[in-house]
Amino acid sequence: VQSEIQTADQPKPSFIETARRAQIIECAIDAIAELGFAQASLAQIAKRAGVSTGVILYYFAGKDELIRAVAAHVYATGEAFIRSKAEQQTAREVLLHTFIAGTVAFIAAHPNHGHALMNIIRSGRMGGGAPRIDPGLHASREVGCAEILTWGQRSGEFRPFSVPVMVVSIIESIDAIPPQLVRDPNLDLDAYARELIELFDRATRADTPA
Amino acid sequence: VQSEIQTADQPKPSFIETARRAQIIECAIDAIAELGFAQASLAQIAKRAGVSTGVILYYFAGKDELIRAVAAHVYATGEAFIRSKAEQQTAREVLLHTFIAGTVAFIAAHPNHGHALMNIIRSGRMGGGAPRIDPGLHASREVGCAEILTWGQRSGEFRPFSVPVMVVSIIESIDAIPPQLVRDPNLDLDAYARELIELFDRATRADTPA
Amino acid sequence: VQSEIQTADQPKPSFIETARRAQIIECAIDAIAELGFAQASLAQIAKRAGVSTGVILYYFAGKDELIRAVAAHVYATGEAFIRSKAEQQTAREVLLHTFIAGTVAFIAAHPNHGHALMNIIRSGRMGGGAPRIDPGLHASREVGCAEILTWGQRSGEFRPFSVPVMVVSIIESIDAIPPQLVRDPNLDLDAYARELIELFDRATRADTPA
Amino acid sequence: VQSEIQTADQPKPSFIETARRAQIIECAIDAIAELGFAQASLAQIAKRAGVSTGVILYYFAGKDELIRAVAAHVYATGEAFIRSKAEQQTAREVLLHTFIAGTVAFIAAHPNHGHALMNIIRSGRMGGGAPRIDPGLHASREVGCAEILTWGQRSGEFRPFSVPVMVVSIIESIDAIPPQLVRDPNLDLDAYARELIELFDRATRADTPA
DNA sequence: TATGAATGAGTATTCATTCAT
DNA sequence: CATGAATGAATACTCATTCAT
Repeated sequence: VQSEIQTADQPKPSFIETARRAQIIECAIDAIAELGFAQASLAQIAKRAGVSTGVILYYFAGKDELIRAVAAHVYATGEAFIRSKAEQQTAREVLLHTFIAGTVAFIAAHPNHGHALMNIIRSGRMGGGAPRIDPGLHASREVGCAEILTWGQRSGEFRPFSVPVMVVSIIESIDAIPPQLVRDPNLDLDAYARELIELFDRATRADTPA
Repeated sequence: VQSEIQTADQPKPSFIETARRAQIIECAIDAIAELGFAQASLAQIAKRAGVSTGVILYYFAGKDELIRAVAAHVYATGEAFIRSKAEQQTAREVLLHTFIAGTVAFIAAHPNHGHALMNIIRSGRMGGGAPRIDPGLHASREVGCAEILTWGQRSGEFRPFSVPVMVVSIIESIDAIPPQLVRDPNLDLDAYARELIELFDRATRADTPA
Repeated sequence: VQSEIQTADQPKPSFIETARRAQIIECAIDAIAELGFAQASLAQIAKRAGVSTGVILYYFAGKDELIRAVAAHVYATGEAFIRSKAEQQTAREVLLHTFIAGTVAFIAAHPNHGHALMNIIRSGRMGGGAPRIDPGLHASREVGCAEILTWGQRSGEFRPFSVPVMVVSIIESIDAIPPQLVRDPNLDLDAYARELIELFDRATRADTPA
Repeated sequence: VQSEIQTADQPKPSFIETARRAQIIECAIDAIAELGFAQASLAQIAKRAGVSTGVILYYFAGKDELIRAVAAHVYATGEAFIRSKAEQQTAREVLLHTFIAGTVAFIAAHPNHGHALMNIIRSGRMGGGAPRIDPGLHASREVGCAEILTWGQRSGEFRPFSVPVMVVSIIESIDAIPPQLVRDPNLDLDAYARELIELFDRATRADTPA
């Protein structure tokens, strides 16, 4: 189907191009996760990929585009991962459980992805003050979480609370995991997820009438 | 007390040295908060202080030490700020309220301090992989929070939960505020604090028997 | 005639080779005229030709040879253009008029050719200090102009003057047109040519005896 | 007098700063004259000055500013040189003679200055299309020449002609000298100046009535 | 023939740091 | 104490060129 909407301006990427871009993105993720965003220079990324820095700039218009591609890739794989787990759920409470458990499971499955993304997001804005990645990516995650909360409040399962504050607390509590995982690779993420689910279940649920 | 542990190698700092170090630290905080950690070069910090970069390196062994001093200063002033509010409290529940409200109040009173510290912490590790600031600083804050939670669990006011997980969630939920405050300076921090208190009150308190 | 001096090492160029070289040269002219010599990279030229940069280096030994070919092409077409106008003229004075008017007419007919050539010539020497184009090309143009002047001096139509100085002044005065044409595409080139003819007519003609 | 208008924002440049800037400008002139504008990298200029490239960027905000400073310096010294010769002249015809002779004399006195400036001017526009040097510099020279011609036309000494065309022809005829001087350092510039004066004297002067 | 992939030398620029004064 | 001068390593990026396919 994708080939049907090809245009002359954007020819179908070759196999090798797709593979190289994927390889470079993976190496960038590793470099950022291990060295931190500031130290992850093109030279470092190229070294991990076993190529010259020119290759990176051959496949990406610049470092900015590479970083955006990395973020988009992590968000896309993460969203697909979580969505595949969430599809069969309906109850609001269970939806929130699935959101938390799914995100933590994604971090467990791809620890560098989560850590790299956190490094990118938390490294601040670019020189001009522009965000380093498409704000829509992050927003879509927050919106997904916010919708769950709003639905729950409407249905009466959740108590009244400020949705934006709760969204930030949930996401930040989850996003704090990757750095901890670096310090202690044996961290029990299943237990961590259960703790967070219990925490935010109690924080959100409506008071049961006597 | 500090002078009591002076040695011949570390003579008592002169008044001017103390003043200069404080001035430079304040300017570094402003620079980091306004420009972001990556853009806060020594030249920028020096410009704000109205001195040459050499002065900074005269009073600090290097940029790393300056950053560590900045972090230590923010932690110290923050701890003093919060501790002064917490001293008269005794009830565990109220202690947690005070911890949250006090930290938020500190952010409100010194927005640049909080923002700069977050920028430093979230900018990742140094070249060699070493943490950019003394881990003990962050630890002492976590320990303070952990003690509150542990006491509450012992007294039965708090339900059983993983203290480390709860500590991280509380602290991260608070530390998410400074970046939001930059985006929206009119953010209602009192309301934000109340939301967090309610959130973590419900998340931590023991189930009341029927 | 060119095929008569073919050797085994330089087989007769195929039709496609001739066409490709011509196409690439035209695209190079456009790129140089529009972007300036410094910005006219092989990639830019290739993009305009709709081919890969490898094609250019398949037909030209390197960028230097391409540039030389561009200059040779512009000189050749320009000389043919002017010569076709000058053939029927005989009077020395009229010959000079034709040289000026013809060159300006060539610029008007092929503005990119003139502008590109000026960009090449005026971009200075190559890395080693060698001229970027065959000095003979420029020389042949100067010789053509010089012959006109010398003939006129011999016949007494022209006053005595330094032929090299006059040649340079005439040619530079004409070659100043393409950059002006870029700034103001509506420049009246007929009027410009008339001004130059009047200028150099007065500058060259012999004093009429009382 | 200059110190009287000093402000706090632009402190008086130190002796060493003035000297270094002058030295770097001279080395840049030499590099551009000898290597051509495109090959005159900061590294080349720094090598000639016997310093690291960092020094150049310590005294100039960037390469662009250095180039502008070079152009401004050449224009300023050239204008002062010519103006000092022209001050006592009054007759329009003699003024034009002085303009030509003075400019040629400046080229003779500082061959690299003229050649470097020509290289800069003729190297085209910058990446974005912006002119590489302040257009006002070049304009002021053209305006000076144009005023001479206009005055002469008003007084009747000069015939009617297009002043802009004549200005360009005069200036281009003079500016063609530096490249010739590189090829033949023994070029007789006095004779060259006399030829140009005679040329443009005849080209501009009014017809004498019978 | 022609392409796309890859390289390596070269570009300007930033910045922490050193040091003589 | 403090400055301004200078350095050198690192940064992202450009581009002509080579080569296997």
